[in-house]
Amino acid sequence: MHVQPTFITTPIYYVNAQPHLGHAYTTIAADVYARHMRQRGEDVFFLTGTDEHGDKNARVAAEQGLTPQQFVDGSSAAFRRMTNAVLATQDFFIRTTDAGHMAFVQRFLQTLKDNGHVYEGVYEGLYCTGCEAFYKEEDLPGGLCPDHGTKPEWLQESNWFFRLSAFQEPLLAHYDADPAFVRPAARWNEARSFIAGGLEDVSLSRASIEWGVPLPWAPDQTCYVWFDALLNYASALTYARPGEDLTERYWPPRWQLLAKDILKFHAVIWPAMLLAAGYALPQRLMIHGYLTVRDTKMSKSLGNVLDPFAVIDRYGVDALRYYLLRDVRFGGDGGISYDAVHERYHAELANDLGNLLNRVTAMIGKYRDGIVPDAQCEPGIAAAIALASESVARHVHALELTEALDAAWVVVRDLNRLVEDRAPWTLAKEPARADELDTVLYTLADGTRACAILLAAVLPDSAPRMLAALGASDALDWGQAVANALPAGARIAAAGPLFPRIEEPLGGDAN
RNA sequence: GGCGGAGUAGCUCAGUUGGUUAGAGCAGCGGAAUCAUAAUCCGCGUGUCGUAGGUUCGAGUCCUACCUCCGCUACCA
Repeated sequence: MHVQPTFITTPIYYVNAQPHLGHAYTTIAADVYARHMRQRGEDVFFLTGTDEHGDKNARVAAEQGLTPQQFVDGSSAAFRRMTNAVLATQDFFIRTTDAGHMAFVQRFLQTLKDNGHVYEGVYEGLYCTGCEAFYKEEDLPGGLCPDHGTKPEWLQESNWFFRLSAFQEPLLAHYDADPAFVRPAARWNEARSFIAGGLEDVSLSRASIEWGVPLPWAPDQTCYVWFDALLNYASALTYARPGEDLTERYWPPRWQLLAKDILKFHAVIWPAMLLAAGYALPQRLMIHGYLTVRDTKMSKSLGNVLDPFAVIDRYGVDALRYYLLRDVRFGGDGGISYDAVHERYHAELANDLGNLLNRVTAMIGKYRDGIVPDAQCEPGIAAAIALASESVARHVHALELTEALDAAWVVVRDLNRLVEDRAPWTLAKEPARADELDTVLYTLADGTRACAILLAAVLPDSAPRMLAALGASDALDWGQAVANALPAGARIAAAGPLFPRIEEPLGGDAN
């Protein structure tokens, strides 16, 4: 098989806030893609991490009596714990305070300048000394700073600017040449019309902020945090493996995942930066929607967070991963709730899938002493597996993760239906039909095994347990996503419910 | 204001390039079965497809206007 390099990224998370479900959501989606592609034998590099510069962090650190570095060390660790908790398999966890990243940012900025895309200019606006930040007039109710209640002053600051305007035409050309550059199509539209509406140059430095990467030619200024942050996608490859530059191997990213609130930075400024420095553009940007609770955007300040750690504690990590991808069509907005987690967990994971494994292993235990009989998978189920394998692969490749789950679930339903249609308990009473029973039992065991392969990227905790219960190989490669891969004579080793029923739902007020 | 989305069964949503009786899951009602985590399987939906027009042999699917909700409208990230 031809091994393809596959580079996939999540945004790096701004450490000013605590990790919440929104962060976990993007990370899980990217991880499903990465795991799936590894199953397919591709050479995957999955990148996530934290964005740590900027004035906000410096101020919060000061409030807590910490140095900025101490503060971001602690916050970044919290994000790394979240990443681990959802079983993400990133190949590198980048921090923008890494020396390797900061050195790359400086080199990159110097390249932009050498290429003639950077000039010195004046940024002016309303400036609040308390916030140490510029504001737009419409963001100041009553003309006063919302945080400090003071009147901002009109300030001018000398800054270095990135000639974004020069890339309007090249960006439009790229968009028109590749209508799939940004997915879903509605976001492509949104980004393209923004570009077509005219691009202004943007300042890429700050004179008043110290917590950042100094400009190489003007160390009194620091790199604007968004430039700093976006560059992580490229910088990581240069130093993730000491002594090795992975850029040649993995650049450009096949998929970059992000939520729609940061579309403009990724779909306009980021590609312009890459063009300016002579980099190939990412192949695809996937813009997913918001998870909403009672029609309100998920956000901690609104106090309506659905706590990913609580879901993991109560239902298990696979339940969280499954739920998020199943209940909200990936790419769109969708409502979530603890009640819905509870329902999906029981109706689909426990009743459909967990119970399937349980009844299949129980019957093989009862009718064949726990030994998988020597038989062939029934053609109908074999065909369903083949169809699902193709369909799941196609959908995951396009990051249509909800559709991929649907495609895999068809087999789960088919197998439950097969149990009813063939009624093994009846066959078991008729010794003359032993061959028939062998075929049914083998089909059920083999089909359930195939489901584990199909779902392994979403259910990394449960899939290996399914395989173990069926006495199957623990290999997860996509070549196993076919019928008749379970060896006859395999010994069943059932071990309790895969997804035990949960009496008490989470929530209360959050529902 | 401008640009862009969305409005489809009680709920959550699918509905490619316009074409047979508009679909799925959940919930609800009825039934079957008993291997299983009381799980499973089968059957049951006349919905003014936001409103009013228009184009067409034919529109949820294209056009116009309007109503409602939402996002973006650039340097906190």
